[in-house]
Amino acid sequence: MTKKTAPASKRRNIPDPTIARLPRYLRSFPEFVHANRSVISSKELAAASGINPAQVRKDLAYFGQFGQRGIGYDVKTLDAKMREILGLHKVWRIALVGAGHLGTALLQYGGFTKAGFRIEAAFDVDPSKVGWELEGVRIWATPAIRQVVREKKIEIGVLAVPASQAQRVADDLVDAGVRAILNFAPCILAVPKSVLVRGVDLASELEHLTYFLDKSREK
Amino acid sequence: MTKKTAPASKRRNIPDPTIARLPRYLRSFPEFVHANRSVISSKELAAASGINPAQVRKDLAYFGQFGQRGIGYDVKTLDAKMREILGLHKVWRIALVGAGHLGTALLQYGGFTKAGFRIEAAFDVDPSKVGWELEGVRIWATPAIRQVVREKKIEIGVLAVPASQAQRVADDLVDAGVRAILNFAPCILAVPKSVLVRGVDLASELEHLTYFLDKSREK
DNA sequence: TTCTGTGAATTTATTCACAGCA
DNA sequence: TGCTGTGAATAAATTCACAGAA
Repeated sequence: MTKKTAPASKRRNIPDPTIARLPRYLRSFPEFVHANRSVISSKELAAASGINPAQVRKDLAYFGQFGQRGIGYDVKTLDAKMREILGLHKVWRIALVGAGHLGTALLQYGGFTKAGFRIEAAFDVDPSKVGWELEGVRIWATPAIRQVVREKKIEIGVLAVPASQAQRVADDLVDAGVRAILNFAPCILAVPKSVLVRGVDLASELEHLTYFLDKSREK
Repeated sequence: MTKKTAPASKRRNIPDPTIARLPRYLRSFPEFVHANRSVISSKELAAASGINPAQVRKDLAYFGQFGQRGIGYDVKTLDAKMREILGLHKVWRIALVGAGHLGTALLQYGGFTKAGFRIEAAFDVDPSKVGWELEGVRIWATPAIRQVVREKKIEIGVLAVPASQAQRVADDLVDAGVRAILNFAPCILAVPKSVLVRGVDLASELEHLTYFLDKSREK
């Protein structure tokens, strides 16, 4: 039953696109479970996630030999392995800064709790929100970031504030010991190299679409 | 003053990563304008957007010769060119499906109107929301999608609904003639090849971060 | 000189194609 | 036979390095 895991020497330098695809695989498993498919082929997994089958096999093989030749991959095993690889075997403590509509949407978003994330505290500048709870999460005043993040040993900060405030908040989060930031503000954050940042820019995504829409009109 | 634009023959097959970087460049221009810098070098633009200078030059050169050797790039010209390339010279008509917190956040998000997007209609299943306006946008019942999208000649659909409803809504949008969809639901949509889809999955972004956080702990 | 634009070199990612195992 | 795992081939993206214009 126990499957080989790739040795540490081999596990290095996994391509970033591979990492980015793992969540996609993860998201397609429930569909197979629901259809009572306990074993699936790379072809099926590929079809379900819109990726080339060879790519799927290569991606998975970076982390070990999870499949059985001639048979396929055990969905449950694969699901567990993917979660482990993505670091989802532990619960990550998150601070949400900005309890506006976007922040509230993130608090409500079931995907987080399910996937092993716990929003430990929320912060907002609006005094009328401070002290209240939203989805069971206490809202603090923004200046409390340093203290609360430190006390609760929060590891990841999620920024749902206007761009004008983003850098200042990021500085506080970094100062309080956060190791990664997910930034929804449309700006580039300056942080120490040891802190990871991923930006999600909603307008950029639309602009990417309009590039192709406009281009296809030309033809 | 008029600069050469790359001939159509040369403009083909622009790498996708290049397209994805254009919005980043676009976002850094106001900073230069604010600092009264009318001309900038690829090095400065690179620093401001966290990209290699050679990459910046190559990206820009795909679309024509916008710079002046020995001098740099005129910020205003570059801004106008980037917008044109991304198709932002026209106003794109958008339908927002799902007027919950995420939907409301998108309606409030100033970046859209500023960048040349207009949300023409919003849709929600909640009868208590239907008929009202949110940020000046009328909310319709979900079954009205086909009619309203067609009438208003809406080109892009933004999905801010639960994953369980996403495919059904996408079908309606496609049926009503939408040419692109921005999907915030954590699922993969099946649409005709002629329709563009971009997915923004909030949990995936966090999972990407935790992969690296967990990995760095190992060392 | 400075800084762009761009071929060439390099690095990285994807896809092919098949050996090897169930 | 069917399907994985993987080296080899291919394709794509990035970076180098320098010719050429201001």
